[in-house]
Amino acid sequence: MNDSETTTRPAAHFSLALLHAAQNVGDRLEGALNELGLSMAKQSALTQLAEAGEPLTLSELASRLSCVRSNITQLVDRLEGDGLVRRVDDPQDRRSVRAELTQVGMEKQRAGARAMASVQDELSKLLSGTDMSALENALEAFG
Amino acid sequence: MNDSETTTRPAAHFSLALLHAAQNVGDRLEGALNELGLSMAKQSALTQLAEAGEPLTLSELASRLSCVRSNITQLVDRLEGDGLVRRVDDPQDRRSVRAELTQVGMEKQRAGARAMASVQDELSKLLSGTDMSALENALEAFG
DNA sequence: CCTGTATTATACATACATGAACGACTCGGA
DNA sequence: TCCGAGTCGTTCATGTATGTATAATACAGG
Repeated sequence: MNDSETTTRPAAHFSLALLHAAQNVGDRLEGALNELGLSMAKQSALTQLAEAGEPLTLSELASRLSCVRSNITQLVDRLEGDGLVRRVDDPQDRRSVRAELTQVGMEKQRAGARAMASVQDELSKLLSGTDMSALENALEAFG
Repeated sequence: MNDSETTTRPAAHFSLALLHAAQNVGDRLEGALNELGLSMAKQSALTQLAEAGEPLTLSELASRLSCVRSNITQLVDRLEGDGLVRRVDDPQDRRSVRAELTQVGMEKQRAGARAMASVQDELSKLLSGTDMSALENALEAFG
């Protein structure tokens, strides 16, 4: 008589709790980045380019960000519109287009990284040391 | 887009690990629901309606799903297109529109809940009992 | 040299999320 | 009774994500 079997599974779900926690954390990171005119998507792309140290093809960027190429086409459009990145032709393979950080892009990336680190510090205060290491261990199981 | 390493030296950051894990978990849930023609967004809405046991105004649904009203307008459009939900006028307040589950919608919701429970069982095998309880405890800190 | 196959970026349709603006409606006072 | 403030759902613009299709290019083998 009880549909709570199928509608609600109250206690068992670490997976929904995980999604919920991720949403809160994501919102806070997003909020901090928004003040810089950035988003998680933009910051992630800028960071990949900064870490690579050289222009990356859009396919390579898609691969590093674990998303489809058509997404990167649009994201780079927006980053280019913001003046943070520019498209450069690849002389080795004329099918390819590489995304290159501009000076402004490099500076934004660093500002974004600082903003994220600051949010992270703030969040870590919510956890005791033991909870934090338990969390890190448990999350490893999901690759 | 998801992703993993974002900042300059990310290795120790539980928040990015959490986002990454959440993405993996979300993808698996999404994948299971897709086979039923559902998505997380749709299933969440159906479940709120099922749990309520009566038609809800779109504002109430937005509140329960923690999202803005305009999002619900679109989501209910899609659910209505799928025949899972119908809009009914609220006689008490003519500004309001209520979303009501159809028979098919009720059945879909139950099928979706079963699919999600199955994924969850599968995921829980990746964690030891102690890791799982540690994870649940840690996640509580994020509300 | 051609030709088939793979890969590149892009365009397009779609799904899901936000926020701003808007018309319709409710309701507490003046 | 009217009026202003607030709430309702919708529309629109935009950002982020997917998948499909397509044109240009690369490249291996015949």
